Amino acid sequence: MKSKILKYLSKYTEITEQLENAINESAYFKSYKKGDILLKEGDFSNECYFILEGCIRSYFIKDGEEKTIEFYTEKEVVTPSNIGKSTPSQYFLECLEDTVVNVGNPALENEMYHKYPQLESLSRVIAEVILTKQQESYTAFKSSTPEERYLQLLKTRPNLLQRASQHQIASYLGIRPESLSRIRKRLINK
Amino acid sequence: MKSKILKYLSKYTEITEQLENAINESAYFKSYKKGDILLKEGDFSNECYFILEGCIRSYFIKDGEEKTIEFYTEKEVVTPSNIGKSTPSQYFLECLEDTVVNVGNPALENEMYHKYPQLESLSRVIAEVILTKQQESYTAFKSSTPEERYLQLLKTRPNLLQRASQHQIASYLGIRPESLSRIRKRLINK
DNA sequence: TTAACTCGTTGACTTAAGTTAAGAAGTCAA
DNA sequence: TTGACTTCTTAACTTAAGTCAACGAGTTAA
Repeated sequence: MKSKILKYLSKYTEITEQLENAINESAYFKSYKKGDILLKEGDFSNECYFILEGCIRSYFIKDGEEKTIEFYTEKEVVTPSNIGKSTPSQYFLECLEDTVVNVGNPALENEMYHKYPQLESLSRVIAEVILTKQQESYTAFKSSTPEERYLQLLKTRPNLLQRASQHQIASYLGIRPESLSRIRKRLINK
Repeated sequence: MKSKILKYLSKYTEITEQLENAINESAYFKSYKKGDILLKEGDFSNECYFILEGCIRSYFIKDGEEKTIEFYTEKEVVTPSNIGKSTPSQYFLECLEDTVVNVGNPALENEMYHKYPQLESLSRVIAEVILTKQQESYTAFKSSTPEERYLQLLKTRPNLLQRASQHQIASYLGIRPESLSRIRKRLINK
């Protein structure tokens, strides 16, 4: 399992033996069952997660409805936005499937950053890469119709449609479940 | 002018005297006129900008139309997503007003990071903060109607409406200029 | 001084998403 | 096994955004 993280990190930089040992030593895993809630609205958070297996969904509640923010799957990092802060979470994290994660926490990370400056450099690079991807995805969303967004999702993350329910996908696409159902019907008849 | 950058950075960490000197020494400014293009689609980029005065708009062209990605104003950082890479830019950067910026480049930054690891740590923190803000803004966009988005913009960045034209604002909100005009009319009559 | 543009607005019409309600199929637990 | 849920679909209707076209006001350039 450990090797998955190293493989992920090695996409961005060369991993020295020393760093590899450090990461392996500090590795800490957790397993969750489908439906488990990792974080609730109002909770404080002191953990982030690297997903080894499974799927996590972030969502919040508006007008009594769950609005899906993001789906995270294997080899993705979930960082609660209030991690290490004294502010309550605005959203929930839920496992859509049985999920195995590597758990990190700010104290350990800061210690590691101090010991291995290379690791902090890596974190900066990864944060910047994720930021760029996020910007691109936001931009594409803005300039697309709901139908185009759905087609884009089909193309880029087809397995999400097996892993999440349609009303979760719909709110992720910024539309109502009925509209998604109609879009699917429309596309079949094309 | 230099003090603006230091003030910006000091929101995130304590600036040592040594670091202050380094930043002041490496500071490099440029001035642009309204309408100047800093980056074109297809260009390579080797510069990022901290805005001291003025306003920069990023946009791309889709179906022959300019789609505004983002507006950047005083005390914000503009980092072309292809900076330091050998990939061409997907978008344009244009000054909406006469603009004064502090210019950075990857080579200098890496040198600075090497000399002052504290600075790289700072960059990581800032990248993470911007990432969180971006996520929040993306999420709010998804779960809002065009009218709600416009009202939100009015509330959070009212001066943008003076600085950018309505069709630029419209594409930033993901709608057509005619729709923005109607939304404004609707709101006046409320 | 025109002529050509851009910008914002408006109107008429089309299209599709939102809303409300209902029903069929599947799941789960008492 | 039954009853309570959830999920997805469908239908009828409402609402608002997209499209296309036109117009006035302001700007720019020949």
